Parts: sequence; structure tokens; C-alpha cells
Amino acid sequence: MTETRSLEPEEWEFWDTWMRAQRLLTRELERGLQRDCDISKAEFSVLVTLWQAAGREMRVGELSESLDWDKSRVSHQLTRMEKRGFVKRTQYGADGRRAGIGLTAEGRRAAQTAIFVHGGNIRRHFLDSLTPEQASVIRAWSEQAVDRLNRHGSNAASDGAS
Amino acid sequence: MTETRSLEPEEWEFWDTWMRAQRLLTRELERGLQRDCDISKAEFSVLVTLWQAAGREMRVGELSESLDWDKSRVSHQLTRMEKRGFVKRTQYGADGRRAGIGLTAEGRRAAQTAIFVHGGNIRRHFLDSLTPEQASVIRAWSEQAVDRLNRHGSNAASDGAS
DNA sequence: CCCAGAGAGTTGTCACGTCAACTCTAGATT
DNA sequence: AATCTAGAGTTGACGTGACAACTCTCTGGG
Repeated sequence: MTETRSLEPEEWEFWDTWMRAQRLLTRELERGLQRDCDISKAEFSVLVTLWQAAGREMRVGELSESLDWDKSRVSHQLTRMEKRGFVKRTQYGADGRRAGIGLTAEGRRAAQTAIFVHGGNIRRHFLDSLTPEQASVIRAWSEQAVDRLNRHGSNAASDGAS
Repeated sequence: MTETRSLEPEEWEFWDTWMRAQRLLTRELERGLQRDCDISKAEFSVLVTLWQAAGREMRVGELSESLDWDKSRVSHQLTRMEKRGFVKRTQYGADGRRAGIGLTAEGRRAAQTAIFVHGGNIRRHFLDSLTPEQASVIRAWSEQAVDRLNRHGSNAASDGAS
């Protein structure tokens, strides 16, 4: 008969622990964001990205690119955040297409405090928990992984790095 | 005026890269699961847990404990999976409460192949990407983090360390 | 001019996940 | 025994995320 698994129990456990750590960390930070700033992780991401644009309006496509989110996801998220009064869409054409996205005053306020508070939480729950060695190893792996996985997802062909 | 952030740009970037790596990896694996086995990550988790119970029926509370999921989340997930024919609830009392959860034949089949295939994907996309040093550092950090964060979540009071 | 097709955004649908409210049972209290 | 209550499970509402279908505009070719 065929094998019923392709990883050793020890490997499964490693994987499981790693996933669990991620989930716990993410959950803790998300709860902090909700508790302290009354915004979600998704809202935070959008707020930060627009904040970094420093007043310049962004297009949906830019947000999508920068966040690495599906365009429809961005659109849905903007609809919700527009309802909450964090962002506004300003029209370009005579029609409804081609919208520029900007923060409202309330959005700017929320972004500012959230960046401060959430940054502190990240330090407490993540950065402070790392030894210098762990930090540098994890950083290196992350960069490696992003490179490798991006190659997979976006472009399969353009491997010009000869 | 108050500071507008509490992390250095370099620290933000570290955090961002780390999160991005996780997200890309998770996404890749989830897509693989969908493509190769036609099941979601959530379904996989439930199937595996029930599979490990080796035929014995589990209660919702046990699943909730073991997966570290909210009970309502388990319940919703079971409803969906019952519809797909992967699990069945068997009643204990005269009423509808106290259900035992078991895999159907189809559930067992799906679990078996998914464990094999997904295990392979984990190896390819994660384990194989790690140098021995990275593996041991990440493993250590994960265990550390799970311990620390579990203490936070469950019991807030038992802080014997003066 | 008209039409085909590429790009940008939106919308619908469905699965996932969280929180709060609800139901039913069973054990404890009186 | 009547009731109160803690625990187990379910349900509903809503935000989130992925995917496909759709609309509208613009542009190039006939």
C-alpha cells in the first residue's frame, strides 16, 4: 500500500508549532489593535499604506500592488472603510471608474495613533522576544522566502538572473 | 507633539518582510491543498485531528481544545463539512445536544491523501528551504513563542515571577 | 466609423473566523 | 421536587479573503 504520510512525526510537530506560534502572535496583535485602536488588521494595512503616501492619492491598482492583495479585496475593503469614514474615493472620469483613494481627517488620525500603538505591541510581542541571533536568522529566512515565493506566484518565466 | 511611531523604519521593514513571508507561504500551501486535494486549510485541520483520533469519536469541545479554535468556529466548520460529506455528528441525548463527531468513509479517504500530499508540499516549500541553523533557530523561537503567548491568553493572573 | 480586446474597478458569491446571544442538559442548591 | 446555574453546542450577524463575472473606458485595426 501507499505511504500515508510524507513527513516524519517530528517534522509535523515542527510545522504545527510554527503555525501555532504565528497564529497566536497574529491573534494577540490583532486583538491589541482592536482593543486599543478599534480597527482591524486589514484596516491597519490600508491606513498605513495610504499614510505613507503622505497625502498623495493612490489608485486601487497601486494599493493592490503595494499590499499584495487581490484588487477585489482592496475594493471591498475600501467600501467598508468608506462607510466607517476612514477613506474617500474621488472620481476622475465623468463616470464612476478611475477613483483616487485618500484618507479622511479621521483616517489620518486613526492611522497616526495606530502606527504608534501597534508598533509598540509589535515590539513587545515580537521584537523583544528575539535574541539578536534569532532576529538575524529569521530576517534572513524571511527575505529568502519572499524572494522565492514571489518568483513562483507572479512570473514563472522571467528568470533573467543568469 | 507625540511621536508618530514607536518602531524604526528598519524594524518596520523586518516586521513587514516576516509577515509577507508567512502570508506567501500560507497562501501557496493553501492553494496547493485546494488544487491537489480540493479541500481548504480549515478542512484539512479538522480532517487531520479526527484522523489522529483513529476512529474514536470526538466531542466539539475536544476539537476546539485540540485545534485551539473557538467552539463556534468548530461548529460552523462542522456544519460545512457535514454538508460536504466529510464528517458526521452522532447524537447522544434524546435531544440534539451532545454530539460525537466522526469521519465518514469519504472523510477518511480525503484525510489520508491530503496528509500525504500536503506533507510533501510542506517539505518542498518550507522544510527544504531551511538551512539546519535556520531550522533550529526557528523551531526554538516557535516553542518559546507558543509558551509565552499561551500563558497570556489562558490565564492572566498566574504571574509568579514577582 | 465600428468593433475587438486590454486595463481598471466593482460586484456577487461563497468559505472562513469572531463575537455575542441563544438553547438545552445536567448537576447543584434549597 | 422545583429551580438555578454552569457547561456544551448552535445560531446569527458581520468583517474578511478568494475567485469569477461583470462594466466601463480606452486604444488599435479593419
